[in-house]
Amino acid sequence: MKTNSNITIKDIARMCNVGVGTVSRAINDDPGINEKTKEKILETVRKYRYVPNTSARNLKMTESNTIALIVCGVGNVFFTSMYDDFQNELEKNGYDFFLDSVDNDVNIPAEAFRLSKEKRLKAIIFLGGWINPESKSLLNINVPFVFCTVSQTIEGPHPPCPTVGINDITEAKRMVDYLCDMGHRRIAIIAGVEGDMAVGGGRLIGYKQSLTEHGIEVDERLIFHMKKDIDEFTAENGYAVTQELIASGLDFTAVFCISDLTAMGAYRAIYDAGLKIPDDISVVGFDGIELGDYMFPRITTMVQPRHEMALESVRIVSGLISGEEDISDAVFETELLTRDSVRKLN
Amino acid sequence: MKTNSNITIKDIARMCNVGVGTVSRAINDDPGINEKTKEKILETVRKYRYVPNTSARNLKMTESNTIALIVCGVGNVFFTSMYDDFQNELEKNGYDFFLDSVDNDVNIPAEAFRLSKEKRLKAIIFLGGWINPESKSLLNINVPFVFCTVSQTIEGPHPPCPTVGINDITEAKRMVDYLCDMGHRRIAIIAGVEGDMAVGGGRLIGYKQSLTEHGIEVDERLIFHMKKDIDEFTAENGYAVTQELIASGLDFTAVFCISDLTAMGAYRAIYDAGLKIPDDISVVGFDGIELGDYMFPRITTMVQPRHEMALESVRIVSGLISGEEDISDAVFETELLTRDSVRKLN
DNA sequence: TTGAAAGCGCTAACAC
DNA sequence: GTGTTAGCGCTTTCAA
Repeated sequence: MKTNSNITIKDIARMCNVGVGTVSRAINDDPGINEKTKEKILETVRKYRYVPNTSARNLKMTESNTIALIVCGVGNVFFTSMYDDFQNELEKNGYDFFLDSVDNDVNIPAEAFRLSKEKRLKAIIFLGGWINPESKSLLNINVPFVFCTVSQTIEGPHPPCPTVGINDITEAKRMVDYLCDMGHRRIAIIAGVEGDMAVGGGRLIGYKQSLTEHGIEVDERLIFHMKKDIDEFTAENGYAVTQELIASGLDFTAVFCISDLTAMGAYRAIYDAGLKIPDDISVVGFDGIELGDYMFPRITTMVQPRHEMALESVRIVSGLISGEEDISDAVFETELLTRDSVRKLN
Repeated sequence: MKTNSNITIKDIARMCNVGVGTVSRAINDDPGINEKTKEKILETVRKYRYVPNTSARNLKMTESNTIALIVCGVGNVFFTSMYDDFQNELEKNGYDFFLDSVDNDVNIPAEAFRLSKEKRLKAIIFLGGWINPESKSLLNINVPFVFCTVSQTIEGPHPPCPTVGINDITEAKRMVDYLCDMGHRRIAIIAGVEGDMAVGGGRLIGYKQSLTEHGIEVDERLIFHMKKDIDEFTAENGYAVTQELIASGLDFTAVFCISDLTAMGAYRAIYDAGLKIPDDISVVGFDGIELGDYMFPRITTMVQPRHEMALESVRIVSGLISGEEDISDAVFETELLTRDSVRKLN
């Protein structure tokens, strides 16, 4: 039997012979209320399955205790493992958690602004996507926020908020340093899409820097970009590009894939060509996702401290909320995880 | 320069010397409004970065055009690839799309009810999680809804809505049939957690049915359950359980993993034990995620037609919205994808 | 401890 | 075409 679904606080009040204010107090655990009255009201609430209207509540309330995680690319495996971290840490700090997924093509700052008003947010954590640090909408958001692993334009302007992430240039350089140390000199790279000035661009720079420092001339022909018509950073893209790399007939002994998923695609392409990893070609990835441990051979990679990055993001917004000034960016280091996909030359 | 972020429709009206109604018409593309006035208003709106308050709007509006996708387990790789399908198809049909992530432990029907009121939803599509089909809250939701790939209790009561999915029993049986056809008789299974009456339970039943039909006695010792202290259906869980399977010293030639991710974990355990796939042990997965194609050897699996399932879900809610009656469940068949992880015996 | 009433920002019905 | 106004359902003073 279908009960009427449009019960309001008024209905409950009428049924209990009390005022709406009393009902409000009851459902919100307000201290100044008679236990008896409260119990009676809550019983009616349960009986009629009354659920307060969030819009009305948000509209009226001057503030909430909610911190939103606005993520661009919800499906990204790199992010998914962080959701729990954010949620747990936020709730441990007494905040409510709200996950909001934005599309790549929407105006992220505008959406953030809208959401901050709608939900009376206490703060915002941005995860993923590219946000123009000079966006005027960003200035409009009047709650504290932080960028977590949000790629920024290389050496571009700083956003009006703290950031949490890694130095893509430095860390990519360390990865390539390792390859060089292992004796490789003909190192190809599967970089981001052409013109990428964010994550992909930074890692490409690091790649070049490392080679140069090791006295290896950068061979532009060994630089391959992901295809624009396939989702970036996917195994599928890595597969397609690596096939081209192999078909090029160029001489190389190692491939630096700028993400682990890309490396997984590279694995398949190399295997399909009848070659062996790491015997014929060494492959490294980046990010340190769990799945890399289940590949054959295990992918050598740079592990981003995702857990710590999530925690630090929460710490920063908490500080921001309590008025702390001078909060600086948190730049994390990645950890070189040498597994089995690199062969030592000579 | 920070503009005041609390501009309301009133402020815009005052600045433009018009009534709030006119502003409302302008920002909502109402037909009956002078183009000049509209332009002037929209300019002011842009200038002051005014964004309508969604709560107020939702509170007032009698209906929206939004269909929500309520997903339990946002990070589940099986679901992530469906988001785009839902979004595209929904928008193609003129609906607005809203993705809502719910935690495993929340009361999904109650959250759905709340959301339906808050956003004045047109309909709801549930994806993932376990929903008690007899939940009273479900009856409370007064907008059409559909269960997509939501596991239900085996042979339990039917939910008060159409469902879209596969028959776990039948399809799992087909998978095991294939193993039997390939000459395997000692087949182990990595099933869901103990007592799973949903997806895992159904697939386990299919496994037993197949064996029985092939005149193979079910050896309970070969039935392994995923560990409760590790996330279900993950590679990590598959790894741990398969290690136990191998350590058991039992004789078996094939393993049926009830998900591809589980199979990836099994791969690693088998490899670690110095065994080869499929030479020593054959492994099959289930679901048909892309990543299975990047493993060595490629995982033989049953592919769920996720794309079609998403489309059908949208078709069903559309029908429900336009008052169609007699909409029956959509039961899809999976496709056996024979890749390279099974060896033919004899 | 409680009820009455104001009003959050917006849309829609009604008047002009 | 446009302004005015009545609520949408709720929280929160302010009195009682």
